[in-house]
Amino acid sequence: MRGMIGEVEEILRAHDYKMTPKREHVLCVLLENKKRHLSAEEVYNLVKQRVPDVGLATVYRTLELFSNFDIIRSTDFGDGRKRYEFGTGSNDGHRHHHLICVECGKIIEMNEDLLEDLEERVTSAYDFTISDHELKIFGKCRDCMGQKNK
Amino acid sequence: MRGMIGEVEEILRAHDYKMTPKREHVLCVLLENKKRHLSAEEVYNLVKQRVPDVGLATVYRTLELFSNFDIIRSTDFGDGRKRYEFGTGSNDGHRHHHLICVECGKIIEMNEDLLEDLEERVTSAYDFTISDHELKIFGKCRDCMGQKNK
DNA sequence: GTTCGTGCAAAGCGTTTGCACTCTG
DNA sequence: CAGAGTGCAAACGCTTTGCACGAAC
Repeated sequence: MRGMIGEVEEILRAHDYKMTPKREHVLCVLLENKKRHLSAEEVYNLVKQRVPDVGLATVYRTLELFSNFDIIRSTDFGDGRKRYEFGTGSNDGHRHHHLICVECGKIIEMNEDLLEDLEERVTSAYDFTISDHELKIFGKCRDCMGQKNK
Repeated sequence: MRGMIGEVEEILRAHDYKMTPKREHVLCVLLENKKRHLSAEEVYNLVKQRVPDVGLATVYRTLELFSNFDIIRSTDFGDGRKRYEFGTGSNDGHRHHHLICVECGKIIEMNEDLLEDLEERVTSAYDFTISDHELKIFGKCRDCMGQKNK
């Protein structure tokens, strides 16, 4: 994980940005919460626990910065706010989908390359050069289905 | 298309809502622009051309109303505002996906049931009961690719 | 000593809501 | 005249921005 920070530092430096302590904290919070899909405010609160004098604007600016370099990716799961997570690398980062439970809001991650043949079809049928795709599946998770049946 | 209005009127009436003239105009605008994906404000402007005394709030309320009954569906294509289009019926309305050109913003519609076997896999692998899904594919359309190559 | 990063507060923007008016039945 | 529908303007929630201060090279 130290390595990850160095890696990001490289990317930033390559674009004339610095890895400041606050940016590092934002990164750490994201790294330590890989499983969750934090909103900007949630990131802010977690960073604030370690660095009380951080500002919300800085968090937004940092998230924006990381987004621009595909270090993280933002998605709106339907609650009107952006949520951030690591892009799992800029090459294969786009094959990454979510199951969203409409009952409890849980988000289950799903890595699935089944869309590859769909991609091929689309490319030829529509003359469309795909750079990324995003699949959200809505429904009910096991737990919430269980409750329904009791 | 007259039939469509009657149909919607039925749905509304069944839930104790009325098909007022303004709601009808909103519906008409949506019907006449099926191919486009209008934002609330765009709908508002188009309705205003016919009924100058309409309010933006009414448009929002109407769109919300139609959404609730799955008459229309809203999607965010990444520009931070909701865009509305007809759900093609409440049964099969969810098999409806989009190609979004990141260059010119064009949205190409794509009806594709290739995700069905993916659905089956997900259902069994994750114990997840799917009610809907949404697939957005980002890339460059033919026109924009052409420009790039010239 | 520039330049970049930052905190704070204000502004922005799409959307929602409170309230009073209006229209319909 | 009761109740739903509506216009207007204010409020809202998330995000962005302007500005002045502060840190780093």
